Amino acid sequence: MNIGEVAERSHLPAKTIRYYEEIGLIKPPRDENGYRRFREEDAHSLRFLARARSLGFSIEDCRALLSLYHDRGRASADVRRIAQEHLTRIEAKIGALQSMQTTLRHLVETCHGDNRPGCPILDDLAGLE
Amino acid sequence: MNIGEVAERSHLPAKTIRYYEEIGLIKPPRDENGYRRFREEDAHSLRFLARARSLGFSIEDCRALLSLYHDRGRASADVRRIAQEHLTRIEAKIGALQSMQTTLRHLVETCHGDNRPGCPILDDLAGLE
DNA sequence: TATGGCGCTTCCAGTTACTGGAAGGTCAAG
DNA sequence: CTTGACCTTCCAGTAACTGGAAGCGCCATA
Repeated sequence: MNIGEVAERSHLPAKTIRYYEEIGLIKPPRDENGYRRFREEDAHSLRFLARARSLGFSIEDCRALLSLYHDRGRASADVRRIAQEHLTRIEAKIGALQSMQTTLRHLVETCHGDNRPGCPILDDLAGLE
Repeated sequence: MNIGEVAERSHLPAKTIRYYEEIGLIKPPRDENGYRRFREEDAHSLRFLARARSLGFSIEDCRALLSLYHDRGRASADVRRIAQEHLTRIEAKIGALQSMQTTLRHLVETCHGDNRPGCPILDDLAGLE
């Protein structure tokens, strides 16, 4: 199948698929006219990648996971480690965002938001609490 | 003061401060030897920027906020709008991360993580749930 | 057969917010 | 006078695409 079809099937933009080929995540053969010809195997890898990316794995994580998937004798311990580290990063990020959220919520609530002078948000940013 | 001192005072790396000058967030004058000379005003702006960045505001948001701060007659409504929009983005991001977290936690928990073949994480990514 | 239009190709540039490193000038201390 | 810390500029790289231009390929219709 051509790139348009596999794009639709994997829910990835064609641009992204070309990019994944460029960085070596997939290696579809070419037809005589130069078009990429995607086999079922490629479509499968792309769906795998789309799912892993949607879970926030980095491209390098995806590369490792895909290779572990293609290796038979999949070393489940490696997969688990990658996922666990990723989970830890996600949790840290959530924590950081929640702390921003708390501060911002407070600031937005105390800002009257009209044209009277003085703004608690700017005062906070300026270090004038 | 020189860049080293203002870097220490604002808790921003010197590299970042040069970058902020390059993109026009601050405009410190130069000494005869070409060194940047930071006035109190510049140090203040840098602390403002450091705080706003630590709250996750984008550089362009920071630019707007700084300009609203320097404008007397600070239009508090604009500030509030920027902060509110930012808060909304943060909340969306938290939601997305939490959904990843839930899925990953489940996957990590069900993965035995030894060398037995078969791995629920890879199976999920491959779409074989 | 011409042509229109979509799909495919490559290549280049831009995005965000820095960060690292090289090559070299300045300054104060010993 | 040298050493070392501090400053300068410039170039390149990061992550993961995304947009756009220029130019073929292919199919259908007039």
